[in-house]
Amino acid sequence: MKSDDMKIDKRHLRTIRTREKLLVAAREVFLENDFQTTTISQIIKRAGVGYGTAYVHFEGKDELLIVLMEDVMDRFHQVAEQPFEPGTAEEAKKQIEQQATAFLRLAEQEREMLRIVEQAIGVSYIIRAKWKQIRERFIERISRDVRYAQGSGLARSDLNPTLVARGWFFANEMYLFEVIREETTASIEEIAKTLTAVYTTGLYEHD
Amino acid sequence: MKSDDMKIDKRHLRTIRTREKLLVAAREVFLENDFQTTTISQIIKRAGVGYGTAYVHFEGKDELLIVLMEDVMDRFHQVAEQPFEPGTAEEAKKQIEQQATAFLRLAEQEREMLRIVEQAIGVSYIIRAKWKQIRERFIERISRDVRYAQGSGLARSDLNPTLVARGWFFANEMYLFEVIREETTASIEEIAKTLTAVYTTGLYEHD
DNA sequence: CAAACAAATTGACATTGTGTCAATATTATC
DNA sequence: GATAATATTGACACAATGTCAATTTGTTTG
Repeated sequence: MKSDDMKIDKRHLRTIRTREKLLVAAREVFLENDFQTTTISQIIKRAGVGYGTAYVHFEGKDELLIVLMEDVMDRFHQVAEQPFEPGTAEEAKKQIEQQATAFLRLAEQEREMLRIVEQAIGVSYIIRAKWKQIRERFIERISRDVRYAQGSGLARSDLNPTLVARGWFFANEMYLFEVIREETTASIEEIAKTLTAVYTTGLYEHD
Repeated sequence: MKSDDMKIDKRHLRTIRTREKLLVAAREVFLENDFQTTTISQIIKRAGVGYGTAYVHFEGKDELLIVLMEDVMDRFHQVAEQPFEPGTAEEAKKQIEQQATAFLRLAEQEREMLRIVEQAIGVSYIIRAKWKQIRERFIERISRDVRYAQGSGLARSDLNPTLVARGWFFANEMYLFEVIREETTASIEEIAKTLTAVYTTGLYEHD
């Protein structure tokens, strides 16, 4: 029994090690360069394995990155699933701003990996699809929140919740990429505050 | 004099013709396929010219598309430059909704070309930069409008106009791409109406 | 108008990267 | 220790790019 497992493990171990070596190398090479300019040759060289080996373990560059993305994805999903049950409009506003901040902060923390992901989104169909998953999960979640706020009389009911949710998420997403590219001058707090203010109470004065 | 010009023209004419043949062919091939899968070989074959010729006239696929983009770009710039001088918040709202509608309608009209452009944005640095130009022009324009509305007391003054403008444009831009991909279920009118409503007066009730 | 010149066109070539697969090396089983 | 199963490998075929010396086409000049 024990020796049986050991033997199976020994063989699997090599596989796992090789896979791991490839992932470590891939992360390094991706981060040192771009997604586009990174080649399989660079990765296998760094990993110290043969060329064909990469294709035994992964379908190509794309899949390598997808596996590397997984941790980051999980963290995004966590942010998406934060509870939202405000009693008043003020509370809602506060919670929304907090979530926007958390979203942008995550971008800041995972900047390096997300820089690569953004590049890959442009090039790789499969990674674009993966990102879309995250997006749709957020949007679905936000739609629920909008419906909740409408149901409890906090939010106006004349607007399609899904359309509202998409618009709100899109603004946040684009700022996310600006944060990743370090293109933004304002602080995350100010961005979140501004977006939330417009989203919840609008830009124009009302009496 | 006349014959002089004629002779110069005759030589130039060949160049112009070749260039034109390449552009026509490129448009066709791009539209029949994707940006990524389109190759120079396909284009020159369609244009009926030699391989090297393409590189004499254009630096590569990217530049070919940039030239093809120009018309569409111009139309976007036109939309961006529509006047905005509302007297009341109601008027402002109306004008903003109109511009959002015009923006999305343009996407619908130029869908085919913009589909290629979107793909190219992901792959090509230079085309990404070109798109960024359009974006910044819009954002700058919107920032001015926000400042105007703030100055005339129509809009709240406690928010950074540029941050607001970016957020607003981002939401519109993402919907633009959804329209291009024909991924949206709602009509352009409803999208514009919803985005504008949230942007101008906010999602939450106020007394 | 024909020789010399200038400009535009061409396709073969070197280069770079991908993905596949038959051969080889390693590990497990009998 | 022989055999079978599995993992690894790098050489190869293929696809696309961008370059450049040679060729073709058009212009000028004596």
